[in-house]
Amino acid sequence: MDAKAQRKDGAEYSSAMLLEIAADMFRERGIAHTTMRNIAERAGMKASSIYYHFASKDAIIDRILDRSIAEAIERIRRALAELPQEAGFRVRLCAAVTAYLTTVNDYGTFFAVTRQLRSQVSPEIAERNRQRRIELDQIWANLFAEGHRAGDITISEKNTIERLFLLGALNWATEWMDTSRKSPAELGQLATSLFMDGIAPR
Amino acid sequence: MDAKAQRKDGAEYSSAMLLEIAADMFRERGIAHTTMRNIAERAGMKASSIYYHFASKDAIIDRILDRSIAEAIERIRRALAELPQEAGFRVRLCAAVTAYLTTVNDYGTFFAVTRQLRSQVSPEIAERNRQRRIELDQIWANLFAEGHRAGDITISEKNTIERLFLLGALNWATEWMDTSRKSPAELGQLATSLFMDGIAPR
DNA sequence: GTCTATACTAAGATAGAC
DNA sequence: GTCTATCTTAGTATAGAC
Repeated sequence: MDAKAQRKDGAEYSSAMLLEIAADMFRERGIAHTTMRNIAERAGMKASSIYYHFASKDAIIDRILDRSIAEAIERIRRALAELPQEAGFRVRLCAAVTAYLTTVNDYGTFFAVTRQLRSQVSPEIAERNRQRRIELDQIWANLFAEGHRAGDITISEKNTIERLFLLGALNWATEWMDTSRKSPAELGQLATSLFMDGIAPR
Repeated sequence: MDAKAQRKDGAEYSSAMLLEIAADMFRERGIAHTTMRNIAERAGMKASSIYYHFASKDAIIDRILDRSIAEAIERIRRALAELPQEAGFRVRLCAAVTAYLTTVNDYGTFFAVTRQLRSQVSPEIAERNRQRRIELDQIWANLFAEGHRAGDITISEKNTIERLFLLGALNWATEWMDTSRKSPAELGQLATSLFMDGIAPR
């Protein structure tokens, strides 16, 4: 392996590390309160060096944002695909919720926020992000539509508000979730039975 | 009314207006993305003039934060107090949820956030805010404890996680709530029946 | 009470050496 | 690839006139 290849590996390693660090800090203290110098410090380098890897702070934000949404989609899809064909709605919902909670735990919730996020970014990237969001929403909509058809749930076919409440509850979990006390799997089960059965005695 | 009194009225009016504007902008675009110049512009004055009314941006944040929590507490208390003595848990929960949603709609949710909010502030103010938060949490805890004692709900006496999911769902509503489509009262009823009965057929 | 002018600071970003 | 040094911009905040 020659010097050039090593340098290239170093670049890939540094880029990946910077993304990890930035994602962590964004989750911990928010994007606005995370500076390039903060990220650089934790990475053990100077802020200017980051610009060798990324064109701007916005570029970093976009990379992480996009990756987070993609990750949520991927994890939910995989969790659902792993289930046996005959799995009912409750099981499928629990799998999806748990996968989603895991992503929220790893990346925080900023990937689900639109309003606060106005990084001035190229139209292509904005559009790609919009598409990803729609894709994620579609997964949930389909899941509920299936459940509706199978008669496993009572809500209307157009289940928007119920879905918004459920996803909101999951999104907010980033504020209090402590995986050392309850694993995402445990929380996912709790959320599922809460959402399915409520808290009133049957 | 002499000139001095008028000046005083003007000051009170301006202060109140600035708080309203700041609260709106914080909700719309987030605290970090709202500058003193932004606030001043919407208020029709120069940024430096704000400092006649408030010592700093942090002072504004704290005023709004404190007022928002106080408002949530006040509205829930009043909504519960207005109910007939014999009102059951479901009715009481619905009243509290609706009151809370109204506050979320008016002030956004940043009043419920801790992690992102690190305005370096005097210990006294920080402590006062902490107390208010505890007070708000206590109201919910009591409500659920009552419901538990009356046998109206199935969850354990220590109902922390269920409460966190419910409040999370309500907090997140600030991201999508559109009162021109559904009023807080309608949404409150929907959230209540969702939380009480779930979506599975009985 | 609000203005103009300006000080101060911190952040994002670039240039060029090594 | 990362450094030092520096530019530029934008934000909070102050001083003093009116």
